[in-house]
Order: sequence, then C-alpha cells, then structure tokens
Amino acid sequence: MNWTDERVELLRKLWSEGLSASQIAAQLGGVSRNAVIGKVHRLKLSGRGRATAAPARQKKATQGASMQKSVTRAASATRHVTATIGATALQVQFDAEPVARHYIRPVENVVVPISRNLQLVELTERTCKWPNGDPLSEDFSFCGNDAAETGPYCKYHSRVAFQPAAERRRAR
DNA sequence: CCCTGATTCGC
DNA sequence: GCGAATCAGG
Repeated sequence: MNWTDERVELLRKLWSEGLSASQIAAQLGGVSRNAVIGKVHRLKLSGRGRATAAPARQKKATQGASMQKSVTRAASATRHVTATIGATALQVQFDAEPVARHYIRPVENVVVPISRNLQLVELTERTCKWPNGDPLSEDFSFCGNDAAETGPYCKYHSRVAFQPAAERRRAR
C-alpha cells in the first residue's frame, strides 16, 4: 500500500479526531499501526491532545554518539481536550453471577453491562461481538467488552447466547 | 496481557 | 520515505 493523497488526507482527519493509530490503521486497511505512527511523525503532526507523554527516550545505538535532538517538546498544552479513547480507559468490569443457588433469573431482568459500542472495523479477536442496535442503522455497533479466548462474546453475552436448556425452560 | 504513542534504523 | 522492531508507559 502506498500513501496516496486520499489516504494521507484520511489519516490527517482521523488523527486529528483523536482516533488511535491502530484504529486508523484498521480503517485505512493495508497498513499496520506502526506504519500509521511512522507516517504521522513524518508529517510532523504528532502530539495531539496528549495521549502519551514523550519522555524523549535514548536507549539503542551504542555507536553514533553524536545524536543531537535536545529539543524539548515546547508545545505547552493550551488545553487537553482529549479524553483517552483507548480501549483500556473504556473497559468495563463486571463479574459473573456467583452461580445462582435458587433459580436463574430470566435474561430480561439481568443488568446489561455497558457496551463499548465498537464499530465493525474495531473488533479484535478478544472483543465481544454481540451486536447492539439495528444492523442497517448508522449507529449500529458491537458490545466490544473483553471476550476472553473462550468464545465470541463477553461473559454476560455468552450467558445470554448459550443458555443451558434447563435455564431457557425456566425463563419461558 | 491488552493497549497506547515514540524512536531508531535498515531498507 | 517507509515501517518493523523496539522501547516506554497505562
């Protein structure tokens, strides 16, 4: 994949909107998040809001010696509107019911965990693929909570999708 | 372990 | 210029 004008333009747009490099890579397609980050730097449009501080690292290269770059990132944040959009920040924790002793309540009465409402391109092998809303609607999304490696859904949606026969009978 | 961005350097 | 490898941090 080469960086056409359109692709660069889209990159600029998405980056300015605060999407993460991996999300942008997913939408562009054909490139890794590293490629996106590399391009962002070459375009000199890094540092937006303040996702991760730049501690100016120096580890590799034992030779070289004359590595200048003493420029301090003088960009004093006039404002940091960026609210971390990363998956980590939005992740929701919820515990499975401690094995109900009496009878399992009907699914309709179970508290539904907050979904991350991810778009199709944002799903990974570990995100819950339970659909939310109308697939034909603009705001259609997927649950997106952690789905472990045991299945396509998070704990909650797994219980909804794979109810034991006995449980379904009771809820009926 | 999942993720984030930053940097280096061989190509 | 490009981006994998690597680093640093959450």
